[in-house]
Amino acid sequence: MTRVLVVDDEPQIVRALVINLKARKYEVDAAHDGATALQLAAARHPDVVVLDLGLPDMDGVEVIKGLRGWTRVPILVLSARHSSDEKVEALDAGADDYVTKPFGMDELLARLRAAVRRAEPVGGDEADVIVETDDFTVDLAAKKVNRGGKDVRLTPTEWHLLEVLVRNTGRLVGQKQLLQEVWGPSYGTETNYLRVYMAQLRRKLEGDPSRPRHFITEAGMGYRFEK
Amino acid sequence: MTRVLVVDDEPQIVRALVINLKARKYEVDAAHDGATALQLAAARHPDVVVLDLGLPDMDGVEVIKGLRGWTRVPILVLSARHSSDEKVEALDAGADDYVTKPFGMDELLARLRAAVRRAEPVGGDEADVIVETDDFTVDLAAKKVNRGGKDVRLTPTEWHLLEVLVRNTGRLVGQKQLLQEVWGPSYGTETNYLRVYMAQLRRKLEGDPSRPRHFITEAGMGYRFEK
DNA sequence: CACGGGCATCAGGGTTCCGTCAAGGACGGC
DNA sequence: GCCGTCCTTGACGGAACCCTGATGCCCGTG
Repeated sequence: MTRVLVVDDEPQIVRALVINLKARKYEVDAAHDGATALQLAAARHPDVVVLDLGLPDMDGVEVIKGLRGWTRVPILVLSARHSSDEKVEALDAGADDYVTKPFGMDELLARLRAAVRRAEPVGGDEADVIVETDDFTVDLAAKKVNRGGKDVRLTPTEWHLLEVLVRNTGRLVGQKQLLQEVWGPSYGTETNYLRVYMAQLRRKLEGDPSRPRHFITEAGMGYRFEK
Repeated sequence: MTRVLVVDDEPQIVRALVINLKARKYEVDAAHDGATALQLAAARHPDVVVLDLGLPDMDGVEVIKGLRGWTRVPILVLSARHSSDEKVEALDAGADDYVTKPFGMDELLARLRAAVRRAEPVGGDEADVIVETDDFTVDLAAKKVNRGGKDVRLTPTEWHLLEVLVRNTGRLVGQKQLLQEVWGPSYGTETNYLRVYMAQLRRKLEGDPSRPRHFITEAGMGYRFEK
């Protein structure tokens, strides 16, 4: 299911968007200011962001830059300003599209679909989404892990961490990068989180958790996932 | 250089676009009908297409579908029609953006930059830089060293030192430079560090550590890495 | 031939980093 | 409002890592 983050300080607009999006089977989060938006984006990793530029706490362009610091999620800007400069500034800051209020719901939804569509991974390669090891199988598309014929139950954070590691199979992922991708851009030094959750993953997935074969520690640098 | 394909049947619009784009160092091709557009797209592989929907020979949406059959090149639609249905149809056919005439050149160029930007390959660090020698292989992206089919474990300092040397393959790297890049700018005279860690690297990577072939000492000056 | 500078090697000790456990708190479902 | 799940945080023992000093070798110089 596609996850949308709606950011607007006008309740009636948020309501209209939420209703329309939910009716079309989108999963919707909403924020009414920039700080909440950045926080929610980090926590929920939406597939697309609909962002009103006129927010009470900060400039909308700052929100765009804050997002672009760590993610390429499509950003669809909503604004009452028609001025060309505003549009150029927002687009160059990293927005993907710019719609002026008042807008037609049909058009907005079509632009949303376009933004989501082109963010989809390139090939229709189903094969690449499944990663197998001797001990377990990870299905990135279905968000499932299977071990010995049974599905393994992972918490959201555990899954997220696993996902980042698996998407970088064989490559070393630095602890700072892991923290930022899983916990959000404001993290980077809380390495104890990594220790705790890496232990959980090993306990659930490794054949012998005390002698990990797949989740490998590189002391002082980060972790590495090996098939 | 970014290559743009402009498709429009109105000469003055094409001219305005071509002038503005060339002034900004884009490489520009132009077509005045759909058939030519499809042909040029196939022959020239543009990085982005600016497409007017009102063409003399075929429906603009057909051009979009024709392109989408084989390429994900960003398509920026230009149209005099303001109707919502038109926009939705074009976007759902595979267009990336929809601008209504008359349009501001600044805005169009900003949308063009946005379309090109998000089509860029993910992460500039994907370039798997691999350096091979007779004895071992270094993968700078994955931070991995392989020797005789087995991965070699390096400590952070060892890896850092190796990285600096490998990035300067064949060149002499001064001791001061090595110390500053690996240990920080306040170091420069602690050459004993270098001796210790160079010995570690040789022991782990050289075929005959006592007679190094790849990590070569230049007495009094520094070290050099040779393939 | 004696000497000294620069380098290689080795092993010890202090420090940082990691794995593990357990407790407390936030959140949502029933 | 209770209960279970999940996330956060702190503490501690042990392992990995980094620095340091000592020793011996090579080589050019006096």
